[in-house]
Amino acid sequence: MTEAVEQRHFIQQIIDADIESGKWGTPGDRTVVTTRFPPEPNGYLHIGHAKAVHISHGLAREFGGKFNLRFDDTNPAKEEVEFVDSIKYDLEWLGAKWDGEVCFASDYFGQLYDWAVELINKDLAYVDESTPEQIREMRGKIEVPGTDSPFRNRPISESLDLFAQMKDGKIENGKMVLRAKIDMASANLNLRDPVMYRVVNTPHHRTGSEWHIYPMYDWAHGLEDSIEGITHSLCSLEFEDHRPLYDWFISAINSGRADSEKIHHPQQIEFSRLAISYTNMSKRYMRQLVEENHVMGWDDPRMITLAGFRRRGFTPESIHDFVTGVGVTKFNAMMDMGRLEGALRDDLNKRAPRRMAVLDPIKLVITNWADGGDESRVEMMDVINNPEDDSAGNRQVPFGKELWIEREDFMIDPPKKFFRLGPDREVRLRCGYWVKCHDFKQDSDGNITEVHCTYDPDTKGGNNPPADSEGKVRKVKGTLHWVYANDCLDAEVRLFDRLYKTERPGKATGDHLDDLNEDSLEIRKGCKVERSLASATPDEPGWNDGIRRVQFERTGYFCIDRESSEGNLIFNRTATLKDSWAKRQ
RNA sequence: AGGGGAUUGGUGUAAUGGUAGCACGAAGGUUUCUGAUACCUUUAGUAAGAGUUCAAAUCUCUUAUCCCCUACCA
Repeated sequence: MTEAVEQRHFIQQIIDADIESGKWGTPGDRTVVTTRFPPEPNGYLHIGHAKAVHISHGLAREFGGKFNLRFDDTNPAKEEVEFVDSIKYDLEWLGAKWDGEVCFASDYFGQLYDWAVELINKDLAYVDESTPEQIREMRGKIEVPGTDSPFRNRPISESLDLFAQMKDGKIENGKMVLRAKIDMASANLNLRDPVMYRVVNTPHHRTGSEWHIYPMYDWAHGLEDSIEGITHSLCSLEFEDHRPLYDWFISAINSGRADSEKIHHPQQIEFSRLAISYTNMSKRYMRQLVEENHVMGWDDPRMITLAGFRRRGFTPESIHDFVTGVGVTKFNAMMDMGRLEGALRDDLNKRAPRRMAVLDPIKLVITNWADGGDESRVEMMDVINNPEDDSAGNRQVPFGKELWIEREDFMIDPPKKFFRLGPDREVRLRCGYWVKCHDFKQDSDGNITEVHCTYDPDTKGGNNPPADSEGKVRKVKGTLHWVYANDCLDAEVRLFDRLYKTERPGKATGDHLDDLNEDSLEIRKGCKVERSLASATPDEPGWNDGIRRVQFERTGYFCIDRESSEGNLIFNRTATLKDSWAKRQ
């Protein structure tokens, strides 16, 4: 017997070592671990953010530490309160509740300004009056060193004065910036005197017109982490080159200070972003899809925003399971979209109540219905709500002479291995009766309009008929779903395919629109669904987010769209069921 | 004068000098009132080359391939 050893990913191993050594406090104290999720409020969260949230939030919970939500609102030109609200909502939906109050980078603007002044006084920062073009020019190229700005060695007092003028709104946008004095010849471009502050004379969504200068990401981020006492500042791989700067700024503030005056120095750790085949996480791409009306909006069920997944019917649990499965590494992995659907099916298979709905209806007429009694009679069938969950119980569903069945469940000349209905074939109607086809009708185009069957009264409830005199029991291979035609509801059903046709949208031509799948949305009207779908019934689970999810037997998982109403039912197909018959075709 | 990362079955991920394991997928089968679910079986891997070592996915070197970096965005 080998003992199961818990597998720790590389960040957990770093933290384990920190706890043991007492790097952040007393050795063994796990509660010091503090992480954060720092979105900029300039758009909606997507599935890639869910991975980042899951890692940082999960670590804080695992160690019994703290998890902050901090809005990195350092650029008023791009940010809006609308996004603050949607991000908070998405985070709670995911189940990642932050500790304490929501934090904002803008709350630290005063502290950041003071520290910037301190750096100027230490001759570690200067005001540069070069134009953006000149600054770019002097930064050099990847393989050639940059050159010093003519303002680099101006007197400290001059920088101090100019920086105060920038702050006071006396300077136009683009006229001057505050830069850190590091090394214009560094092989790391980030260290070639990075800009710390720029002038932005645009009102901020929280601080209004109080500020006219705004800190750049590199200057602000580590300091925000420091102020909040973040121990492990987790971010994605493209910030590896920024880590030296992250550390430089904090060290610059701490230089010359007594130990007791030094500010907290968090550790930045990078991990790989989530990539999923047939999608693109680019915010720019998503914005274009919305603005050019390629989709219905940020919450279009085909979008990979969390709002989109939610409207599509995905559960937060399934997203959690998916991002858990992707792991935490520094390898740029490409996840298969099928993994997400798999996680969804695993979750919904256990929880979603079953219902019957016919997406492409044709009529089935039971011609011998009168033989069992009154031809117009309606029999109530006892139908199981969820075979995976006994506590879900049963429901009564009407059954009568005329039913709707799925068009693809009938073939005039079926191939071998087709288990469904055809001339002289017998099938089970789920939880109904067995029926045998003896005739059908077609319109002038050859389309099937009606299927005529006889039923076997001995098979009520879908049960096998009694054995014959020789003890043999008749069997059927196929079981069809159905809806009673005289007592059902019409519904609109929206079927979704992937938004892009290629595994890496935009990769081939540079324009993701070239890879757009024009047939990603199929709207079906006139679908027939059982009446119990009109409004929530007692057997339905109480979904935390209030979205009703069901499985339509044999066709997939569906949820009720937010545009749906009792008089105009709209269902979104979240995912199909696995279909080994379709795959065989 | 370029710098920083990465590479283990089809995919994702473990093994931290000592048995290459797990999950998903795929293929086949069993069960089944959902061609679903569940269950069983099979499948296939250390990028290449050299070195160190009793022993290398793991350490060293070389090569290849992929990703990131030249906003007053984050």
